[in-house]
Amino acid sequence: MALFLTDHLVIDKIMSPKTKQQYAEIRERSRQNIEEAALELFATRGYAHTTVSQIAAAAGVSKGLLYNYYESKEALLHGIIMGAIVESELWWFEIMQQDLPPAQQMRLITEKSIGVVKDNLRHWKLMASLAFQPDIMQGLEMEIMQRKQGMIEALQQLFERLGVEDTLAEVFYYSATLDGMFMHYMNRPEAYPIQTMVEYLLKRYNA
Amino acid sequence: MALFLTDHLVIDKIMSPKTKQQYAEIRERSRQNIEEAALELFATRGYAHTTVSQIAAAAGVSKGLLYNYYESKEALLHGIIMGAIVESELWWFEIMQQDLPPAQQMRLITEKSIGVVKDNLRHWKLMASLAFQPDIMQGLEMEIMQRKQGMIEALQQLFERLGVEDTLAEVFYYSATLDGMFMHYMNRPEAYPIQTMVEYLLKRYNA
Amino acid sequence: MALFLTDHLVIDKIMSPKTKQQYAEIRERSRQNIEEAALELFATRGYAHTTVSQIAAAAGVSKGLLYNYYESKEALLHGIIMGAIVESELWWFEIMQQDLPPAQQMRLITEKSIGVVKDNLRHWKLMASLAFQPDIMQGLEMEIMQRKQGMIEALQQLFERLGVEDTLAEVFYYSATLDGMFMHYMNRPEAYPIQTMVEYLLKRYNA
Amino acid sequence: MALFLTDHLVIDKIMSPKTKQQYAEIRERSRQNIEEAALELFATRGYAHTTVSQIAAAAGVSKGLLYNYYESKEALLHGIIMGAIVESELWWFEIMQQDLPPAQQMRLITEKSIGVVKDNLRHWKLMASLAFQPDIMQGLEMEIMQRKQGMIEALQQLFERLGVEDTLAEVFYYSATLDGMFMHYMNRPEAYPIQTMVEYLLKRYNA
DNA sequence: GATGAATGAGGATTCATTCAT
DNA sequence: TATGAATGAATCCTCATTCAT
Repeated sequence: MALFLTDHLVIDKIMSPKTKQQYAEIRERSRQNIEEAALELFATRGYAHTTVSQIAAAAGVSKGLLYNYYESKEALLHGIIMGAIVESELWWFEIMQQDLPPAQQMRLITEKSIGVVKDNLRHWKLMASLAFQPDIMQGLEMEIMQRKQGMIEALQQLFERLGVEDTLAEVFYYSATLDGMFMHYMNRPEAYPIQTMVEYLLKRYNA
Repeated sequence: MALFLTDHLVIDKIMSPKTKQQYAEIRERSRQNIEEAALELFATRGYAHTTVSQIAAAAGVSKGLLYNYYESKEALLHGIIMGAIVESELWWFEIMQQDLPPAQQMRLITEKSIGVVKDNLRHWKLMASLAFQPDIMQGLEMEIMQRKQGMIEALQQLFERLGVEDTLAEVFYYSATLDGMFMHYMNRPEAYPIQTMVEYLLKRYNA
Repeated sequence: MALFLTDHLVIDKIMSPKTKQQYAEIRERSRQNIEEAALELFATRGYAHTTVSQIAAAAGVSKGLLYNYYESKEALLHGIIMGAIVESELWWFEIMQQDLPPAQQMRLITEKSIGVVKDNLRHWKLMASLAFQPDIMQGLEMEIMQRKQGMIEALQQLFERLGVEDTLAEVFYYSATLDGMFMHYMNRPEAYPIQTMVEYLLKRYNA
Repeated sequence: MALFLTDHLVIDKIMSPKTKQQYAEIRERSRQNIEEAALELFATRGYAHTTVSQIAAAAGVSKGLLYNYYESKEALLHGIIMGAIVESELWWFEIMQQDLPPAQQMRLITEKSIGVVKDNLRHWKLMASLAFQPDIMQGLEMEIMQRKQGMIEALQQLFERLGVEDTLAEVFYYSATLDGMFMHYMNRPEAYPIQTMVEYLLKRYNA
């Protein structure tokens, strides 16, 4: 009888059973691993050319586990994309909500944008490639558009403070130019004078 | 004398069912069909999601014939891409080589660019999506870069005539802005005020 | 103490559906199935005329599984060939390393060779057919030649003990004759007097 | 009217119409071309890996013409094989029917065999590879066996004259040994001491 | 006799996903 | 939670053969 009393201890020792929180941490870490591995692979080989097996191997988990966390390869991609967007919004709105002179804010938000792209080049290359693949973006468009709307409005307010007349048109111009620069920079990061280009853009706003 | 007019018929009948030229024409027509069908499908469904069977069916030919003309699905894509690039260069350089006041030339080349994108929206959406898929562009990068070089130099000369100081930087700025506008326009053609945007850009050059 | 005997069960249940060893066994069994089915089919229909689907069906597995184990149809063939060679070497060298009078050893190794061919006729027919298909043997030639070298040397030692002068030439003669007999025997097993033929050959060595 | 009278002359000039004999010569030459090209390709790449297109290209004719001459790829192969066999029989029986001392005849026929294999190595490699591919040889086996029968009988008579007791067994032994030597020689022509080997064999008959 | 465009059935291979344990 | 063997539909590609001219 006595032996059975210690069962749970033995199991403890073997399984090292986790508290709820520990499990949550494990989950979180596994998801991180998987998303990072997937991002790396998607960015370098392309989404279509990356297999789930490769992702699982790179993340150090089994294929089965991957499907515990994500419904499908596409769901994993969507997770990565939305994660990137949410993360971007965090710092973006944080800057936009600071109480600063408009020109300074303009410079700040623009330079921060560049810094982020520079620091996560593969990341953003992937985002760019996906933006033009409608088959893949299906189902995300609505949410992305809504989130963009918030950024547009915030930018409009900034342009208003800068004395711009047609603030919406200016948002269009500003973001087209910035995105165009990013595109070119991402294509040849070692050769593109992104810093100079940004100065060209900021001069428009005396920032 | 008149007899000789029918020589080729006689030869046809005896030597060969069709002359070389006839064969060449047949080939050319088939290639046209295939490339057009493929372009349409690639642009709407994406390259990865388009099957060779679909292309063949859409072109009204057999799968086998497609492989008579193109080594692989990827070779077909490359054919389409290079075809589009070559075609673009035709009108682009044609305008650039005209003898016009620089501001007018600036406006002409810019508006023509927009017109072309507008008129071949699917086409250019595809090109944009591919530009960011390194796995697909492999093998074309060299040739594309070389062709770009020619355009850069021509643009530099135009900016020189416009009195711009750093002509290379201006080429970078101009093309980033234009490409950014195209990107946004292609994403939401019905909503993007491409015409206004271009005026914003041209104002920079008093064009 | 006794509790620890069940440790692996606990671990099984929690950590993993099957132990590494169980997986290894499953893999081994599947590979066996596949190789046997493939050998049978290759031998009867020929390599080129056997489809991967047929092999999978005959082995009772899916096509996909086959490609989990072998990179390609050709890799499967190579696996079978090398397996056969390795297996042959086992008994061959086992006999050659016995401490026996040379004439008796000669008889033993020769008769065993015949026995093996007789017992695995299809097997060896396939090997014979492949030996002359350079396109198929590519990549195996080096390894096979190296293995042959070991057999040649062992045979030379045996001929030395038999008092043969030019041992290398004798190896060539002996193996040519034996192989020739096998060829003919395999072509018409029911009609070829393989036993008599071997006696003819052995008489040469008074074995 | 008069014009039509010269039609045939014009046509003459253009078509250079051929006499029956000329046509036959053209046919013969084309067939030669095709068979030679096919033999070369079959021998180096293997039958299965050689395409009809490759053969046609190598022979300098169109695929269509090839099918004018041969019903199928397999029929072409059969044509080559039977051609080789018939040609072999020519010289073989020619020697065997000479009125010579048996030992000399033995040497003659054996050395000629070697010479032929040496001079048409690719040719005979192909024959060897095919001999073990039952799927390919189907339909030829009967004819080949019949022809072999004639050779066996001729050899038996020679062995009889040489004083051999069991002439049939000797035929088996002789041909197995010779074929085995050929096999090995064909595998490594540069390394195999075929001449020495033949002397070993001929010594058996004091030839 | 001669051509080569066109066909399409057939085959190798890939890979997202499932599931028993 | 975790594993990886197993599946099979999907897809690219090949190539012997036909046929209109």
